[in-house]
Formats: sequence, C-alpha cells, structure tokens
Amino acid sequence: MPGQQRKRDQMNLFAEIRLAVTEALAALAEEGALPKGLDLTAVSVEPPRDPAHGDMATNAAMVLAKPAGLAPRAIAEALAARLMADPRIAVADVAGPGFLNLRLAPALWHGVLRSVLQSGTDFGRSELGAGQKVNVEFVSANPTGPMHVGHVRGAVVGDALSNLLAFAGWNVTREYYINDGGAQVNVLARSAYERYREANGLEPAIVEGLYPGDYLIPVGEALKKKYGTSLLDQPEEVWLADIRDFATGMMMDEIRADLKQLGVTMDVYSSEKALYGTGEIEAAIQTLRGMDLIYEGVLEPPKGKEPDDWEPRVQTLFRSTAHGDDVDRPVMKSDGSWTYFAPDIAYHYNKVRRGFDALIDIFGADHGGYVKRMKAAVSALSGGRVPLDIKLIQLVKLWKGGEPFKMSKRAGTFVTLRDVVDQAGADVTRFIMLTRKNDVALDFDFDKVLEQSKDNPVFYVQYANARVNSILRKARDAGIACDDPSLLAADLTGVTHEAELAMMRKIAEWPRLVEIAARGNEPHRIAFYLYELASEFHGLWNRGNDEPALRFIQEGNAATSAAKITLARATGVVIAAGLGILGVTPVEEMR
RNA sequence: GCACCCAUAGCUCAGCUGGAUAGAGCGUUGCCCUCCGAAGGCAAAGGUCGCACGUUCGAAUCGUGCUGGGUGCGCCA
Repeated sequence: MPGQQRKRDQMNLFAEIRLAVTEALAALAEEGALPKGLDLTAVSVEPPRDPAHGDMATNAAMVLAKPAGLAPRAIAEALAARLMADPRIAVADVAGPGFLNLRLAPALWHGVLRSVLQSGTDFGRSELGAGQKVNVEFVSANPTGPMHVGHVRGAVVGDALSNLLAFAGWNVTREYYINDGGAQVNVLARSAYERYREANGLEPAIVEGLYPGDYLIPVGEALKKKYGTSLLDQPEEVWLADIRDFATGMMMDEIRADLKQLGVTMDVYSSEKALYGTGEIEAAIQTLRGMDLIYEGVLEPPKGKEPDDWEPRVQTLFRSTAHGDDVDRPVMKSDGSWTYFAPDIAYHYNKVRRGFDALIDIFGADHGGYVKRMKAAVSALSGGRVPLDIKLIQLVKLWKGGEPFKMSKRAGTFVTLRDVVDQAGADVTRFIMLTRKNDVALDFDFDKVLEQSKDNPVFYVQYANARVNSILRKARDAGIACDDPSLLAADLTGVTHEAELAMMRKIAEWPRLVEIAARGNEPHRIAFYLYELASEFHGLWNRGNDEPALRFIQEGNAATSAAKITLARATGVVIAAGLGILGVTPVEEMR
C-alpha cells in the first residue's frame, strides 16, 4: 500500500478501524478459522445509527457468512475475540443478526483532535481522486444577457463540487462553454444594433423575437463610441459579425463579473464558435463515422406528440442507440448546417482528447432529455474510457415577504444573479443553494436566509464557529495559551464525557464524509454535515449552562480548560474546512 | 406514446452507492429560562418511506409493473 494511502488512513479513523478489521479477518484465515482468499470488499465499518450500539459497527460477519459457509454469529464472535486484543478496541460485541459493535479507546478520539490541529483545514483531505484529471463544466449560460437566478444554483453547485473534488485528491478544471455559435447570438447582435441606433438618437425597432432587455442599452452606447454613425443605414451583412463579437464580448465580461461576485473563477472558457472553421466538428463526426455510428436515415415521429408539420426527412444521424440512447439523434440540419448537438459532440471530444479521466456536466433540469445522447457521444469517442456524469439542477423559487419574488431592478422580466447576491450576499447565497440535493427544487426566501436565528442554517453554522472563536478569545483573556501548538500539548485524557465523545465522533466522521460526498459528486452533503456538526456543538455548549463541568473554560483550571478548548478548536477547524469547500467565508464574530 | 427526475412525519427535506427500533428542522403540545455560555433550552406526540409484486439473512435504498407531479421528445441552444 502506498505511503499516501497509509497516511490518509491514519487521518480517517473509519478507514483505520476497517483496516484493523480486515487484518483480523486475514489473521483468522491464516489460522484456518476462515477460508482463505475471501473477497473483503463488501466489509464496511460505519457509524451505527444508534450511538448506544457503540462507536462503529462492521457488517463483516454477515457479508462473509455465505462465502465462508459459516454462521454469521460464529464469525462475529471469532472476530470479536481477535479485535479485543487490539488496544484500540475497548469493547467488541456481537449484536442483532451478526453486527459487530465496536467501542473505541478514548485515546483514539483524542488522536483525532490532535490530527485536526496538526493538519488544520487540510484535515479530511483525501487521496481518493489519486490526482486524476476531472473536468467540471458548469454555468455555460448563453452570452446573450446577464446571468439570472436560474444560473446561480448551477454556478454554486459546480464550484463547490470542484472544491470538493480538489479536496478529495482530484486535479480539477473548471470550465465554461460559451454558446456563441448558434442563432441566438445573431439575435443578440440585431438587438444590440437597435440599441446602437437608439444611442444615435434614432427610434429602436425592438421587434418580436429580439431581446428587449435594458441591459443592451450600454452595449448600444459602447457601439456608438466605437463606430460613431458609420454603421447606421448599413445592411446587416456589413455589421452583423462585428457587432455579434462585440456584444458577446461585453456580455461575457458581465458574466465574468457576476461569477466573480459570487466567488466563482473559471479555469477555462471554451468557445463554441471557435470550433467552427477549424475542422474540429468535422473531425469529431468523421471519427464517429469511422465507427459506423453516423448514417443517413429517417427518424420516426414521436408517438403521441406528433408535430403538425411533420414530414419524413432524410438527415445525418448519430447512432446513439448503440451507446444506450433511446433514438438516434440528428447532427445536421436539412440545410446542411450542424445542429447544436454537433459542436457539443466536438466540444466533449475535445475534452476527452485533452486527457481528462472524468467529465462532469452541470445542466439545468430542462436539459434532462439531453443526457443520454451526450453520454453516448462521450462513450463512443472515448472508447468507454472516460465516464461522463451529468448533474441536473432543479429550479430555485424565490420568496420575499411570504410571496413569490419576481420583480427585477432591471427592466427585463427575470431576476438576475446580481439581484440575488446584492440582497443576500455571496456567502448566504452559496450556502443556501447547497442545502438541497441538486435534483430537487429549492426555495430561496430572502427574509429567512438573512434571519439571525436557529431556523437559518447559514446562521446556525456560522454561529457555531463564532462561538468557538469567542471561547478562544475569552481563554486568551484569562491567560490560557490557545495557539495550536499549546493545545497540542494539552493532556486530553480527562475529556471523556459522553457529550464530548459524541462531539469527537462527529469530527472524526469528516474525512469519511468528504469521500462519500466526492464519490457521488454530491456537495450538498457537506452543508448537511456542517449543520449536524454545528448542532452537536451547540448542544454541548448548552449543556454547559446546566453542567459547569462541560464548559469549555474551567475557572481556575488552565490544564482542563486547554483540553476542552482543544475540542472546541477542532470543531472550528472542521467548520472552516467545510465552509471552505462550499466557498463560504467563516465569520469570527456574529454582528 | 417514450425517456429522464421526483414522491419519506401536518409542512420543508436528509438518509452513507442493501443493514439494527427510518432521522433533522419548522409546526403542534407540555415544562424550563429572561442568566451576555446572548441572538433560547429540555421533552413528548407525530411514519403502511406513493401502491403492488420480486431479489436478499435483511429493502426507503436494487429489479419489474402501476399511480401521481415535473421536464423533455427531428431543421431552438
């Protein structure tokens, strides 16, 4: 086993104990108590749901019973006897259908606290990703206007997921795909042209089908500054391409600024337009053709929802059904130009050729129908080597004053990212956006997210951290050394109260939780964990009101205080680490 | 018609890639506190995990078939 893995296991107590279990099983096999060569991959060590069952539980006896040809309880008892000889295991007893419940020596929990203080916010970092290159494509909003609230959630999820994967050992690239190659950017150009005419004192003709938003007025003014009156009364052929580039450029500047305000920085911006004329699209399609996955054919009309103007038509199709899709998909329009799918294929082929080991796309839920064909394309073009995971982001419903919130400060009909961040702040926005799994709708209530109460999870988690800092401040004032090196020297043997052990157990779960969240590409788990961690901490704090022995600062007893403060400090460190992944700034003090 | 997503306490939602008596917050009920260890605390009640079969020692979790809601379904991205 590589040294890195070993090092990580020492930080992850669950991994360490699992290793103890599998080593004990191997020893039993060596003695002949178990058959040799059993597959141990299904053996797990996890926190039991009921803390009364112990600190950790393993299912080893149950999953091995059948392949070993032995009764679960017999295996469990042999394993228990073996583990009891391990000084790290205080109690091992068999329960239920064959669970082995373990209670650990308190020194292990104290070791976790020291690990946290030694590693700081790197505690919980994992080598799970083993340095593999993963590309996370997210936002990818059309460059035809400012980002609206619908984009915010995707931006936050993508960014937090990127942080999470980096924390878990992946080499992450954050990428934005600019859809600047389709018809919508010509519409943008024509809309901007009307604003340009307006800037020159003419009446703009914002006809049906153009973008009416006020946000294009500055674009018109900038065009006037650049071109003066030279483009007035010129035919579209003269100005379309230039104005299109100019306007999309300005839109992208605005989008970049919006993302920055939200705390999101992309590593790579890829352009759809740049794929045209370079032969990349043709090459991607040609590659598929070489696999016999491109053909000329006629699609059946969808049953039950036949368009009025349906007529059978021969078109160029991608045989996506060969890679799990339901029907084959057109890549070329009847006029010979590419469908939107073709450059997307080329773009994903581009990502594959750049050497990524895994691809992740964050899409809006309305793109659900696009998932299978995209996966089919990546599967075909990577020879099945590169997995593509697509996360669909459900709607955000805004609320204010108990009513749906729809107004915008801008003239458009949508709420912009800026509207949201200006009112709620980036930290609050980011946290709340992660308090739901990606595929369920989320309510965002401007009143509630800013409330300073237990009901608001952002406040609740931040408050826990602020309390930790308050303890440290008070302790320092009382003359107790609270820097990490001093705390690391504290004797923790007295910190064994059940409530304190519960706190340590929760902290010890952090490395395990990081891996679970990273494995599933599920950043929301971090937010939920932080809430639970904060809850545990507030609970312990509150018990200090009634039971002075549980207070972190013990009057007149610097040594005991230091030990208990270590527990608080470790909690604060993990909260800071978790908030760091979410992209939320921990606050030192509540105001 | 087909595909994908969702369905868990009155409400809003978690649920560890199959584990033990299914959790949290809000709300409800009861008790406590008015102390800057402050922006409340403790406890209780509340569930056929949409329905029905199936796989398994064991299912909210996996499979099949339904019901209800959402999204989408050839020259829009």
